[in-house]
Amino acid sequence: MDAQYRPEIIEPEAQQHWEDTQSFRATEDASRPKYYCLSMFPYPSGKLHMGHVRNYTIGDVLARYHRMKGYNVLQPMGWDAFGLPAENAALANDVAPAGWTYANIDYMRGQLKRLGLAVDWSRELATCAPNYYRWEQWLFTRLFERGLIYKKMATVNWDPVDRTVLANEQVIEGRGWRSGALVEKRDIPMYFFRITAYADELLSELDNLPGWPERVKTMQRNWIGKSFGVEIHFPLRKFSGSEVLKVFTTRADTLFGVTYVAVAAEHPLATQAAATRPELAAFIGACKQGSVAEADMATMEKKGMDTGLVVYHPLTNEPVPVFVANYVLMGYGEGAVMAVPAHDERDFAFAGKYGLPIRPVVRPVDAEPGLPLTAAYVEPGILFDSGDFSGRTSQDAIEKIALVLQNLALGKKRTTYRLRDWGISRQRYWGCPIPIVHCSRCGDVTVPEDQLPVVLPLDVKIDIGSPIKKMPSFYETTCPTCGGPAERETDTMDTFVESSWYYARYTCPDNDTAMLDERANYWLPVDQYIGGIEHAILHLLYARFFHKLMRDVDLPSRSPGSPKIDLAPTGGRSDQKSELGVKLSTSEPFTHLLTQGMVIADTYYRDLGEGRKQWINPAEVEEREGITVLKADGQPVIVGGTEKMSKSKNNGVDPQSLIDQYGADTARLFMMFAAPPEQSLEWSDAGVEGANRFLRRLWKMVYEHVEAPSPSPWLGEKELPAQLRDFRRQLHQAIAKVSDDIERRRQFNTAIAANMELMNALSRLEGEDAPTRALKQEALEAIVLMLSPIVPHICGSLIAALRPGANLTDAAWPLVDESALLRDEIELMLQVNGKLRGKIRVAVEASSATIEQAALASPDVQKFMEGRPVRKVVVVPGRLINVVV
RNA sequence: GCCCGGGUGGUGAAACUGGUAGACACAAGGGACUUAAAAUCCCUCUCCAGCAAUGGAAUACGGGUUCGAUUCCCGUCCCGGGCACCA
Repeated sequence: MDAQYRPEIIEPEAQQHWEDTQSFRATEDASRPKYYCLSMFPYPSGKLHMGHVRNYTIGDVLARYHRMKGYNVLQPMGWDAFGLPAENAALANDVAPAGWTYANIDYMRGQLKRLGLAVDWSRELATCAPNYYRWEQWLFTRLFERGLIYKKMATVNWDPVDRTVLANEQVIEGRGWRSGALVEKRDIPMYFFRITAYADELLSELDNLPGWPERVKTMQRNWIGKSFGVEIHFPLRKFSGSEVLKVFTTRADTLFGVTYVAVAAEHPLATQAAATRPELAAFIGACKQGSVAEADMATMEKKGMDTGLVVYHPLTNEPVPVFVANYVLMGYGEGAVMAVPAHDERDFAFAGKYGLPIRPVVRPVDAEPGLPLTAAYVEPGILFDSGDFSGRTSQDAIEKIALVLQNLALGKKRTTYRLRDWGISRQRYWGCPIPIVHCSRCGDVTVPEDQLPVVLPLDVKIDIGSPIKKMPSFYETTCPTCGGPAERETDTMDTFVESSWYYARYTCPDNDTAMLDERANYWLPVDQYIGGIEHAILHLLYARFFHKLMRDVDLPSRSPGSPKIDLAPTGGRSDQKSELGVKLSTSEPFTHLLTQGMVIADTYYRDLGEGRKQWINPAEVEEREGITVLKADGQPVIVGGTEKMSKSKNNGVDPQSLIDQYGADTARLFMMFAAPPEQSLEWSDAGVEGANRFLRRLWKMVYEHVEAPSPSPWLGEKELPAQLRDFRRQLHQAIAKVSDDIERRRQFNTAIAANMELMNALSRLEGEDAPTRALKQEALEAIVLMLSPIVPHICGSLIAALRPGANLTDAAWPLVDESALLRDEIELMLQVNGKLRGKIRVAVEASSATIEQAALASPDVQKFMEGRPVRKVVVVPGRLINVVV
């Protein structure tokens, strides 16, 4: 054994060994429990950043731990390879998106391998490859035919100068990021996944996911936003229900407090009124300025204008003015809301601004309404000034009002969802082409299966706008139905579509005749999914939706003449079924979810004017005399917030130099030790030295142990002396703790700390006699095995030194010896009035009464009782005694 | 603005189910070894008072529940994530 810890030698050797022996190749095996461990695949942005190191180390620790526990482990890796940054890079550097993407994949694959992940690389996939997105297009055609995809108009950000659609991210302070032009809203046709058809199931099945963090389930519940309310119709003419304005409200009890209704700028009533009133038309035009992002809509100044139109209250027939308001969204609900300033904060503010009446109709259950209202009273309560409904509770009134409205045919109870259908059309190039042909005679026709995939042309010149929209060789085609001239759809799909089913494709990435085969139902669901908390809603909801689609929609491939593939491990069964593909047999994709906290770093930028910023990497700045400056020119930079490491803010820290200098094990150890996985982590490389020092110490300890002359082996014939018994108890307590930390608590920092403590105790153990050596051997083996999921390279070398001939890849996790945990005395804390005053040692089996007596007799307690009588004694078994005086 | 988290020494953090606040590290200071340096090893290290024994205070801030609160409840401030076209 080498006396020195040399990661630069042992790490490449270990990685080469894993590759040569295909150590992490996963095959279906019915005889062992399976464990599918998946980390969210990376976008190939160019280089790994610290968030990746954190994510993939967590996944690798769990995968390796379960392998040691005897599971058949699958841990795959791939690339979320379509997306906007490739187009941005193409514009900036004049390279084709495909070339840029594949070059990044090659570089980052090397970096991932250098991290030493126990990944089955034979299953690697990239979503931009036709053999992947082909099946996405294929599923699209099936869903389209079944009505689960449909087309409708939707609002996008439009840059009037660049004449292009902008992502929300590309709109900065209301202006296009490149042109600086004021952004407008524009309606265009788009394809939508009917995710709302699954809203109820997506909501209710959250209750069947005990392995998900509560906060993620809460976020998804709120996002789906199921609410029970009443649809209310306001007649456009007095005493006539033939033409109505529909609104939806969860607060029908406040109906008598309505003092106006507000409609969206695009609402037909607004359009109608604007025809004769130029100032209103101008206002509606102004409403169309700005981005479509909800955060922008919600924070902008609430503005409105009277249309001059009135509708009539469905119960009182009083006229109610109709306003156009910029905060009402056409795409949500009916595009109109009833406004009750007395009982809604937003309406209260709006009414104050435009001098609209405020009419309170609900008071607190146990108080008079504090009139006049100084703020909206938004809680439920008791109705007043509400006709026949006065005196009823809010809950009761909602029911009765709904019933009366229903009898008048002016309303009905309705359940609504905040969740909207998922618009997936993108007016971009670098994405999966939507497999639709537009025919002037047949309408929208899906591309037949034998013509799939619709391949995205790669040899393109990128400037502003999608090149395939200007490429007749791509879009000119014939109609699959009538054979006449037709045009291909040139929009591509949202990249969230690819990431919604990749986890399933990993189970059978080599199948070129079907989207999925039996192997999917062997491996799925994913047992452990690991990824950033930023994906808590969108990605995870879409993936859950897709899993249900793949469960419900028939997936067989009927390509004539497609070659049969043999899935049976024994090679015996190659009937027709194996060629057909399978439906998924489960309803949820991810059994356990670990949401990693973000790795965040400071951001720095320089203002380029018109809202444009040049983001500067933290590595390029330094502090000089208290001012943050760019190293290159010494001029100051602006310090932005601390945000998640991202390409767009250029605040990612490249782990490569860390790995080059200290090795992958140090990087992995340091990352796991810095904070628990779910907590966000502000990046700082202070402490890397300490992690490296620990590994050197571990190496040295094993080296000194195995190189020491060995006395005759101890066979455990005598009882250990007390000191060794104490140490052995500590050892087995540590094994129990580390197992629990990794398996249940998912807290690796404390698992590492427990091993550090154990090593500190071990280094204090003197002597080279047979029992001491045997115990040292036992402890070192346990420590090396317990650390091996975190630092696999060094532990591979160390276990081979400790157990000649042993190999880490088939080593088992150490077992707790329960008999070593027994002890006969414990220490209890003594409190007087809740303050710590001393401690006593008592026998393990001592009764509460004995303990109480011992505590009261203790001088530490006596001193602080100051002669006062005992009011109460609280004995917490195994912990403490609190004397209350 | 709305939804979801978080806030503990100089720093990263620990305290798992309401029961010893600061484990384990980093940094810093002191010492040993060395011709010297690096490496390594040992010691100190929340704040205040005190020579010390010890006492008091302290888990963002203000309140509450409890014998006992970092932990539960209410309010405030600050930081992070998401808000449907970044991924």
